[in-house]
Amino acid sequence: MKLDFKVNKEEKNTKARLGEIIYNGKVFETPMFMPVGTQGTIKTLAPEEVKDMNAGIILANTYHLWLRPGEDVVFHAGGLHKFMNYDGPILTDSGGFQVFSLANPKDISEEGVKFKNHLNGDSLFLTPEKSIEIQNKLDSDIAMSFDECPPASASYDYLKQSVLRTIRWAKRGKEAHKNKNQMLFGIVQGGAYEDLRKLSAIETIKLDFDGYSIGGVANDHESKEDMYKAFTYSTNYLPKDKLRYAMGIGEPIDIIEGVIRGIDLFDCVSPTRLARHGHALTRDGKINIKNAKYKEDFTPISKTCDCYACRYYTKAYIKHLINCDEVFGARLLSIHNIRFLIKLSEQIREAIKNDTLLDFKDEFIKNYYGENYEQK
RNA sequence: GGAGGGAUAGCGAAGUGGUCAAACGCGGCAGACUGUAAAUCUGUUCCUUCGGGUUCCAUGGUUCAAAUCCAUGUCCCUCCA
Repeated sequence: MKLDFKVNKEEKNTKARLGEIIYNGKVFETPMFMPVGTQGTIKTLAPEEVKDMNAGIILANTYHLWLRPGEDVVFHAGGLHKFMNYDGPILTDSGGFQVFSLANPKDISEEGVKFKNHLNGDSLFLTPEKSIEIQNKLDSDIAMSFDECPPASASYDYLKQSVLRTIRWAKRGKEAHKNKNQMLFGIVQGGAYEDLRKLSAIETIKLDFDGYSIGGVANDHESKEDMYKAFTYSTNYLPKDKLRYAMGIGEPIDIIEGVIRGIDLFDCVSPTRLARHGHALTRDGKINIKNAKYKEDFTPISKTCDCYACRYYTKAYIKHLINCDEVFGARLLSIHNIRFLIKLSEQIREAIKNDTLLDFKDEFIKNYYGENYEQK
């Protein structure tokens, strides 16, 4: 195993943990936000730029790399690190999320999931074994079990069957897992139901994974209340000495609430997608750089931000780039937004050290959402 | 001098008697986005006190009814001399 993890401190007033991941002699502190690079690249950014933002783990996706360029190409390249020139830790998602975004319930069977190739309509079949086999070849540092990620609107009965099947899939994937350098995480599902989350957690833990993910959150229009329940009901049963990862979570407040409930890792496409769509995250809330009011705003996105975009460029300039569909605009906003979430992680860790996480949360909410935010 | 074609909302461009305040695209204004089918998608874009009012180069006409038909004028384009 190339990657090691230990918890160094628990916050006094919450379940938040301060931990560290040791990887190739380097230490990466948790809680941590992990930028997403689905197709082996964090859209518009070079790996060096990502590292400059103090990023730790980054993500890539099994499904996408399976289709293009194919896991064998990556394997022959010497693994994903060499292929994409990123020497920090890499986590691969299993394709489980694509069960949610690309497949219908009727495409899901005990054996695996039938997908329609989103590029050309081909029929594809992904199984727990296949997902793990691909991830073994990609040679990421953390692989995910292949799970079903059901919609938030799924019924209790459906969720229960789905949880049980995801556990059976986890077992099959564990047995298929051959890469000794690679961690394998199990995934806890069960919607916002405490008994299902508990069942899912306990049965998945029995399989003894290297870490545990919380899946099925932030799907559809799930309420924040349900999301936070899912966090609590999952972490309540997870072992304290293993990494805990909330899959797909990236709204600043959701990261904070997740950390409070004992989660260590978060990932989300939102900083880069929002960037490409012209939005910037700031301490005072999300701004739309395309808005007319920024036309002659010659100040940086944030005066307190230390990112490359804020050091050298103004809102007016970035607005101009976005308005002209120039990729440099998307790059600058991506750099800013990722740095914002990484810096948020740094601030969260500082607050855990000082046992002031709840104060930090209140202060953050006041700045980001204003005084009228309804706390969950 | 002669022959033809054209003028439609910020721009481009459909529409050639009623269902037209007028398709569509661009531009503008705003919104959405949480393990990336997303550099995408949605709404809106004459004025309005939301009852209505005023439009399709201008003026006059035909008609119950005109962006659409007729006359004249203005401007633009192409070709011939």
